[in-house]
Amino acid sequence: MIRMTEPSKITSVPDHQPAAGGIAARARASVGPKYLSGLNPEQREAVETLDGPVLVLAGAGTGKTRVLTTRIAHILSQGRARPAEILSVTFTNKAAREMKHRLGQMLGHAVEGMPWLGTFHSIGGRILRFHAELAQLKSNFTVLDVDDQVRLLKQLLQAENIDDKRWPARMLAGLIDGWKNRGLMPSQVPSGEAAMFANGKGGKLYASYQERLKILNAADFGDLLLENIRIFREHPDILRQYQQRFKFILVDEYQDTNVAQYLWLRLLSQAPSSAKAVIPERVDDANYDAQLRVGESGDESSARDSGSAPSAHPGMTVAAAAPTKNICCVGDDDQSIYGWRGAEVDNILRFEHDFPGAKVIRLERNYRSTGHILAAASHLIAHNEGRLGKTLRTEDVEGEKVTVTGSWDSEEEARGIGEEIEQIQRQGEKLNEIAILVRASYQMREFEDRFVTLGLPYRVIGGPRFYERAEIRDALAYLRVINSPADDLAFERIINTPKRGLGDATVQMLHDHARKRRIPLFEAARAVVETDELKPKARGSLRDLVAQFDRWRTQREVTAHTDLAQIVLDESGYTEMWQKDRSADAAGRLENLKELVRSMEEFENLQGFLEHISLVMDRDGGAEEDAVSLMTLHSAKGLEFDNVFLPGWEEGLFPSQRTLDEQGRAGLEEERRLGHVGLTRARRRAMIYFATNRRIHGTWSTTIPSRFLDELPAANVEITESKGGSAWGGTGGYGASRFDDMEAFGSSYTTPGWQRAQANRNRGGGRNSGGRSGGFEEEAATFSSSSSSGPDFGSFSSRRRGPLTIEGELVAKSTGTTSEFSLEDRVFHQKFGYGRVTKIDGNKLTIAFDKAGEKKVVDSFVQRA
DNA sequence: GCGTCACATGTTTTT
DNA sequence: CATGTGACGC
Repeated sequence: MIRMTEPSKITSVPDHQPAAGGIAARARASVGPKYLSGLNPEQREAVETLDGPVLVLAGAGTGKTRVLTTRIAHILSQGRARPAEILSVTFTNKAAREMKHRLGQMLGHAVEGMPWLGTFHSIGGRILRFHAELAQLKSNFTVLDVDDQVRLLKQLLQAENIDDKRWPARMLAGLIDGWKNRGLMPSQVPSGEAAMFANGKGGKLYASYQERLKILNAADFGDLLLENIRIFREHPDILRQYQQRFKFILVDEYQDTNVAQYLWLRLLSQAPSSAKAVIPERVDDANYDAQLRVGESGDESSARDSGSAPSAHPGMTVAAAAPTKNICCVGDDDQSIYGWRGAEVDNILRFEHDFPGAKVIRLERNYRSTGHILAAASHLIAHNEGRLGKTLRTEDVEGEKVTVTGSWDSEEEARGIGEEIEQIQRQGEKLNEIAILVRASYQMREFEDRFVTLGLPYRVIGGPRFYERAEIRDALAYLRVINSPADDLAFERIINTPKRGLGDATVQMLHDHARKRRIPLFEAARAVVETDELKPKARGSLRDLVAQFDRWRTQREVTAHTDLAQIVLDESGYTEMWQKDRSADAAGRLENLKELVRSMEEFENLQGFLEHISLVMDRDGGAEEDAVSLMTLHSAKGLEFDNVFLPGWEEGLFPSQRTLDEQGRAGLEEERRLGHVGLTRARRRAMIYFATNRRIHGTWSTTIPSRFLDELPAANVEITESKGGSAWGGTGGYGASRFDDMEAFGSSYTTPGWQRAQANRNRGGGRNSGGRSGGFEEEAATFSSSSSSGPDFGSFSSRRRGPLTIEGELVAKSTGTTSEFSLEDRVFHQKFGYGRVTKIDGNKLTIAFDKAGEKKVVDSFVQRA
């Protein structure tokens, strides 16, 4: 039982905050439980408005998480619901953890019982495990990762005799993912779309993929929600059970929800009493316009909401008497940056329409940034059309203006930022309070190189998630095969890792066998080694493997799961494989494997570990060494720093040409939101950079300043000279175009001007048509992606990792002493691998790396090899 | 089955 | 430029 015993105490609200809602509100605001003190009136209203739908539009830095957690505390302390009756969803594990943590602090003890606080996927997965049989699964189903998905799809493509060169499995995976994001089961995919892939086979492939998943007792990420929706629709009694259970629903980052998540929420948020449950049945095409046909089967009675829908949603119908429960969504339409991943900004724009009678509360009081920064961010975002509209305010000082610095090329940009950082550091500030936010991860390289040379500690945030790493997936695959011998995908993954002489031919053979006898791959292997169908070498090696797994399974009964994992990794030769590997990141991989084994301790047994790991595993914070943070704008969402560097504000890069080409105006707006997110990360200083020349794929091209620069308010921005030395005239004069005078940069190009942005408002308008000089035309060509021939699946083409950005937790303590290294020493560097010392200058070494070439490095970055 | 070479292919990435 | 993928030859 959670009860706030703290006697209400009078707490004064900071007096600059006008009490919204008059005297009554003020009276309420000044008394109340302790946890309410310190909230501003809007926050307080968001916390205390418990009944009915509430949308909290929480701008950047306005205390969103605080509102969410306080609201939960309030619900509990008011006795309105028990912990298990509150459904609280976030997008990331990190956010969920953060909420749990803050809630614990607020309530003064750990929150043992908030079983329904988690990510959409973990909660969806949990529900699905309860009712697995209704989705033709067993409750111990495995959750597939992307690799597994692709491998499976490849097999299906092969079976269908489809050229997987022309129609890559990854593309299909992307399509299916997209459909699932939109809540579409195979039968609901608009025929046009289904036909686009592989000459009409797309829909069929999706269907057979789903079938295969059931046979494999597996679900992909999308299924975790989609199958929930299906179950809820087909079994109203079950839905009702959950509706009854969840007295309150809270949603974080609502602007990032996709259609499936939206449907899931809608279903759960209806009051259980409503006899005629409103069941959204299907969402079809119309990319941005989710259509909900409601009513019981066949009942077309669509009580069209007569209200004025914010955005036209043809066919969007909501049953008149669809009482909605206490759902509170928190989000910020101006921070919606995952549209390309299926997020529907419309969900938040449409909230009042979807949840009639909704109360909308705006949090516009920013507690993070200074005046100039906030003004710059606000003006920038004001250029967007599709927004609900908020104006961030601050009580803080004006602070320093946002700076815009031009440099000759990206190298100079990195140099300039490096110097600036050292300057900041000399002023006694922590490197932890400095971040560099880039649009694309390839931009990081230049900074890494520079920082390594300077001996400036940095860390890369983001990058491959822990459980996405090959070594982790391999290790998990071993454990999966032990846990469920029928996990063909896992078995296939590790059958020849490390190399055992079991290649494609063997695997193909096993597949044939398995299919013929309708047995799992592993069992097929067991059977095949008894025959002489394989060559002796392969046969022996496969026999050993089967025997090993049998042994491990026996050991499992008597061994702690962590020990078992260690044994498996050692005996399989997997650890050894990496030990023998001389590449730069092998050591890190071994470290990750250790970390994996360690993390297993938190789970009761192997089964439990495997069920949760794919949903819960993510990078843990790591050491809190004082270091500069380097990350993409996307991964910066939710973070804040005193000093924020924003390099690369150039047309083509930011806004990204590709987004513009593919998403048109919507894409441009999303890019702008990205800029807004970037600026609002800064507490005290925001520094924007652009370079005139940038190396794109090995080749240099000239670039022009981003149109977003022209959209910044002159009054809050200061143009500075690059530390690198370049300067150009007209610094102070803001004209129609402040970046006109680019001659000093050697560019013949004259400024874009944001009129061009307007001129290109239409779809596909990314193409900059207004090139006024030859120079520009050229780069436009360079930037525009070599658009794939064939149908435009571009937005689904995800894959590939960023450039190698090993998380570089680099410790540099430049000692004044002479180096402990001598010429010709063989050394190892975390990032560059092995190399040989060719020159020594104090503690600065020049090293010829085997792979990375010659680099200057501070000696503390390397160790003797 | 495995290693090597030539080639194409380059955003963003919560689960 | 640099990394990952596919085709070939051993």
